[in-house]
Amino acid sequence: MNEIKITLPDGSVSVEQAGKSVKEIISSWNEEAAKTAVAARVNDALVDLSYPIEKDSSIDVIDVASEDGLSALRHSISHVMAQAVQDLFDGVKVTIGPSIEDGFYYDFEYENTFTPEDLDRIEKRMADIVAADHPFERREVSRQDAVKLFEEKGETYKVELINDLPQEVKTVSLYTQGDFIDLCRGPHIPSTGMIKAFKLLNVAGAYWRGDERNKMLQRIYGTGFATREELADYLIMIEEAKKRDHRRLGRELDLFQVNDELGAGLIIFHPKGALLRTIIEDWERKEHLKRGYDIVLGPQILKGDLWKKSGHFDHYRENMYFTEVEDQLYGIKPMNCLSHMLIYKSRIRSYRDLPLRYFELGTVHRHEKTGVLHGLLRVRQFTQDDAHILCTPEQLNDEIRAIAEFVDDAMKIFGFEYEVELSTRPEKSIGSDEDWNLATSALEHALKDTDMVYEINEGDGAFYGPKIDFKLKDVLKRKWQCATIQCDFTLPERFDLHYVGPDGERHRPVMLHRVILGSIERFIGVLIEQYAGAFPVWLSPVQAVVLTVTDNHIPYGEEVYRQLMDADIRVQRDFRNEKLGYKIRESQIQKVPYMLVIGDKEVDAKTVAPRQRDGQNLGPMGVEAFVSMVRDKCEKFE
RNA sequence: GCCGAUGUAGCUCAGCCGGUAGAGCAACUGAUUCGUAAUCAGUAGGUCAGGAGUUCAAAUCUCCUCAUCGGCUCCA
Repeated sequence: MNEIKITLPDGSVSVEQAGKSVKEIISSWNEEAAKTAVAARVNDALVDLSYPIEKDSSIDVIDVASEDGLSALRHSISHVMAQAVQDLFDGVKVTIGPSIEDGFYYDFEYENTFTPEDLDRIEKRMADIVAADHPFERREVSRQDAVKLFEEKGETYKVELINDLPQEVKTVSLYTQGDFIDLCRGPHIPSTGMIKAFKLLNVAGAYWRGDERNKMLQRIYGTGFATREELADYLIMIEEAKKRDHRRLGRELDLFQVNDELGAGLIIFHPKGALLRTIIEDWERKEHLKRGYDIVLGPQILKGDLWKKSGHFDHYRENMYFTEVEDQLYGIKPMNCLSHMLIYKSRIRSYRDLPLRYFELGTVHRHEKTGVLHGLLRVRQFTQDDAHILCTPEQLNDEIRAIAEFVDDAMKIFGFEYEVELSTRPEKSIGSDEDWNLATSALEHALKDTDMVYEINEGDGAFYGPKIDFKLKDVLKRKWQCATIQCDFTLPERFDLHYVGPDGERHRPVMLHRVILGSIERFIGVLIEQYAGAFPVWLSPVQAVVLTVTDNHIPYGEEVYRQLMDADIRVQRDFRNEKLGYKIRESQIQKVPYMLVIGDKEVDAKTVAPRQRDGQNLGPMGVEAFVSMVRDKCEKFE
């Protein structure tokens, strides 16, 4: 027998006999670590614990609590689920079943549909499989043998997967637990008995390989954790997240509605929602003027020919609404850029005029497929905080960096974390390769210059240019695109824009499309969830409520209310003949930051007694003191 | 758009195998005048999403449409 050197996780080196399994080696090194190990990393490759080591190697333990460990566990649970489904239902074909961020899924082809009751049955069968403690056994076979095996089983999707592997792949790995065999890269946990906590969550449709031209499969989502406690916590977290759902809070806080009668994907803002939106828009206007933007306004419908000129008619038509005015085709704008182009073109521009930054809170309409509509987050009419910057190629980098800083400032003020993606040329696009390369590298350089961490999103750019996307996460961890910066060489070309350079010659400006918050509707949706409806004082549509203890206190309550109104505090009054506790409860549920209780003490001392939304009492203070406290918070965006 | 589920009072939900609707909260009215998360009593409120069909009879069964929810695809 050969002896080999194994570098253990703590850096020590152990001499072992070749052919020992990872599990044996870990066990002899640290019994405790072996208990919660689900897989291992040998020379940076993920392997099963049963993996035999034949040569000098270094080993890392993948604990079930680690990210890789948890995903191996969840992936193993998905195999168990597939086994249970095949046991229970005839004619099911398995496809793929990976672990995902919060759990796992498995896609099946099955002539009938899975019901919630079926999920219960599947869970029970899974529990049996777990109890049987089947080991996950790996074996390598030639791809020909694998194809033969899955053909015999009628697993046509697996056959397709193997056939689509690159030519150089000669063997594939199979995992077996009990009588269930699956094509799988692994690694898996040692045996089904290690599964302690799992739950199936829901059934959904999903296209085979994510392509809408393919067959619709049935996807069962589930989750799993190392312990029952963690699973219970997760399920509680899901319930809590539902309470923050902006659609629910939008109704409870009386911010907005969507109405069947009026139309899908169209938002009606109620007084408080409209006020919140106005506060945000006022902030936007101020902030843009401060940063050298000009506020402009364009019309809602523009002639069809203009959309043809811009390329929207050819590349964006299916998302647009059209109307006819006296036999002329008009397009309802899905973007704001065209008016801005025409403003630029309204006179001759010198290089001294650039950059020009046109800002518009522009309301656009886009035809979205019915299935994608979602509260405020995905709608058919929305208002963008849109701007188009026209500049020289030399100014591009500075402009992009300034926008990135603008986004960062805004996100800090509103309290969001975000991720950055650079999206490159899509299949359906216009413009030359040269321009695309120029534009893409301009964006990339600016990102590098600002030290932003970003990912590349291949083929996800707009049809006219590449873009930088900033994505916010909502409470359910769904990512929503808000800010975006798009670099465009094409539209200035199509509209034949130019400026006179220092050389007296005509040159072509470059255009940046950009939004900071993106869609105001979507941003408000994410904002509601972020704060669970308890907006910071500066954003709260109602900042304070004046509450009287009895009717005797109404005259002074009225006086306080008046003073606060005059001081531009967003205040309401509740002078109803109800007990104080009742009125406090209502304002509390409405998440009003301050409740000003007016009783005998306040009337006598000419004070107010603010109670904060968190239950804390600030004690008596003069109205002026309260006003300056609120103003101070607003100035600091608190 | 696709797959599945759902649609009953303002909200949350009950209503079995078909016999023309019910609760709690909210609302309204009255009484109560009260100090930091729910005072008591009474009243009113529904073409059961819309349309068609089956039936003596439909919230309930069938079909179509619309909308919502969970996903997929797409996207600010």
